[in-house]
Amino acid sequence: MPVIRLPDGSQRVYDAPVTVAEVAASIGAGLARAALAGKVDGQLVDTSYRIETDAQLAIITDRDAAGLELIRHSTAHLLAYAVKTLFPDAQVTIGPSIEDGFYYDFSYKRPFTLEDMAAIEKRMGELAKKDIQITREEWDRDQAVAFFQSIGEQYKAEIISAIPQGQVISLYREGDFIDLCRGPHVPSTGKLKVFKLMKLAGAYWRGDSKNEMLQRVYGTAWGNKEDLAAHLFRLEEAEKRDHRRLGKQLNLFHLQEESPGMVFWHPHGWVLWQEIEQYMRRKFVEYGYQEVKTPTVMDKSLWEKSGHWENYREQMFTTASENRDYAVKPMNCPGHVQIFNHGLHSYRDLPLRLAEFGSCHRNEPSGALHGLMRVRAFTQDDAHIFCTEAQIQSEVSDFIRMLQTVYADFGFDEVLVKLSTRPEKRVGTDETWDKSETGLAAALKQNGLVFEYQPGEGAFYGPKIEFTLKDTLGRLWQVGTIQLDFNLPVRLGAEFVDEDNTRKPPVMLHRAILGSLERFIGILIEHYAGNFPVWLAPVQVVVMDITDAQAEYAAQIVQDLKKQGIRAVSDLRNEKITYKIREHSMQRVPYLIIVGEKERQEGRVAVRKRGGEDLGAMDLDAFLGILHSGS
RNA sequence: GCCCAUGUAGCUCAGAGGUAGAGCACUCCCUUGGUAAGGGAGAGGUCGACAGUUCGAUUCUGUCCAUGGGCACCA
Repeated sequence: MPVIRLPDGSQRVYDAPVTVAEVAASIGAGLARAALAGKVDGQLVDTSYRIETDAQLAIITDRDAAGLELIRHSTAHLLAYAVKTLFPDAQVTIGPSIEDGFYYDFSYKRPFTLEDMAAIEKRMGELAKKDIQITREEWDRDQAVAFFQSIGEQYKAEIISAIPQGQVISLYREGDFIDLCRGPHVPSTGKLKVFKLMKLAGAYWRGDSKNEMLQRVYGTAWGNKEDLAAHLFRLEEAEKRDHRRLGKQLNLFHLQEESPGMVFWHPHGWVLWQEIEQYMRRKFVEYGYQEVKTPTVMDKSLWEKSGHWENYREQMFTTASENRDYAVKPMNCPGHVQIFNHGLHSYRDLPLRLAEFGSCHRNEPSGALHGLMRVRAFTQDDAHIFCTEAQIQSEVSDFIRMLQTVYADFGFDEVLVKLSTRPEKRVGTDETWDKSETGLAAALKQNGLVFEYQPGEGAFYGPKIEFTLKDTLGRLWQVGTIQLDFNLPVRLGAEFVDEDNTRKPPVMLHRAILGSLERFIGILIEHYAGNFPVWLAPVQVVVMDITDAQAEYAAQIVQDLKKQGIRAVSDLRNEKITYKIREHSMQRVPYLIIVGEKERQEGRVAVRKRGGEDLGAMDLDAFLGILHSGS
């Protein structure tokens, strides 16, 4: 006599065990149709699941996040089903749901083509229309292994073999397709109505580059057509603000074949860069850093000492001269230690904060390069703080304050924080690790930051905090970091004289706020969709005349604005005003000034704000007031 | 690095085994026009690079390079 409690608090009594589907049907025909799964005492189950005892039950439909995920997961299976009907000798592997969709990895004798993909999608539609029942079966592990081996599904057999012997495993059957799966799944293929295959890609079996490369088919799936359309629209919008596209349109930078992964900054892009760099330079001063500059090329032996040669030799650019081997610096820290080592330091000198807009080169694998986001030559807002263990917490705390003001000034209001703690393989004593991990956590709490622990994810030389920004599209970008290092100062012989007159290695904090400036600018371009705030805009004001009669006046306005430090240019071309406005609007210039005969005679300017808002005519001082108010 | 796709004018893109095309941008001329494209003319290309097949290759084949989407990697 199970008593079923529903989410609205109501109870239903059944005189025999019931399935989730039966409960849904007893509530209403509409719900029975919509039911995709059930949540029984917090656990997701198929609609065929039989409830034997009193339980809390929620019927899952496509309106629940869990329901949507279920649809995606089941659509992945539908994909595999379709592939098996079209290509019987393709082998299936795994097919999970992912954000916005799903994928399935196959092994097949030849690559799938775009035509294959279209055929697969069509077949999926046909199979969905047939509304084929999806049923769950429980098998003995060994029998399942034998079964999958017998039908030539080596990968499935391998997956099941990894499950402990004796354990019952579940298989899902739809038509003559049967697949290993934990489930749950939607009750029939007819529940899968809105999906679209998106792309073909390669993916290593079990994510290991030593293994065979499988063929991954990506798809998206939704509860209704509107949601799919909205998703596709979002993808288009994201594409419109792609930094590579905007970089071209706004003439900010370019990349070319001869120097893959290295950026040619154009004048407008370089203005953006300089504004950011100068801003960070002011922050460095404000927070007690001293700026330095270290060589790009240093003897290989230094990199051997630091340990980089051993670990990253393949990804370092090298050069040679007169029988000496050099490496192009992939990081700034060894250089900063050289500066620290130059002269003997007292504990009174600590903390010593050395900052550098360090230009680094890393020979990234060709397949990793991606616009400004992953490059081979980049510049970091890098700094290293040499301090004592006792100073860690306050240094980290100061750093966090600095970082928060920077992110806010760049228009990011959401920052996610993760604290990575000691890994298995590490240097330093447990006592030191205890101290540094609690120091980092305390500094985070001190600044009111909520954070997540990532146990075991710290570097071998020390724990670290990672800061991730969320942009206007909700995408996440890990940018800032602060890492404790007990290793490098020892390796490179850094020491200070402590109060008790003994020599000790300092603790080194590696920290960056923006990370790679190239990448950060890429993020900014996408975050703002090219509509930079006035302080960053490469051109802040364009002054245009209506006819030649105002050319001199317009030129004078530009001169006056430039004197005030405003990045202003004139557009005196013999074109209609609408034409000029359109062109500069597309260049996302924050303010357009239009001067006609009326403005010239009154000594005023007509101001049009980015977006089309007409601010009317005013005198130049009033306009400067608007500019400086920072809007 | 691996898989797949792509590479044609400054940009966005058509095109076909027989010496290459559009729109925008550019130059010149006309137009002096009040808040997102006025009109006309002109110039512009070793069709990513190198081999091969062919009477003939930008087109077909191969190799390489780069880019894009993934995977792996990211001190």
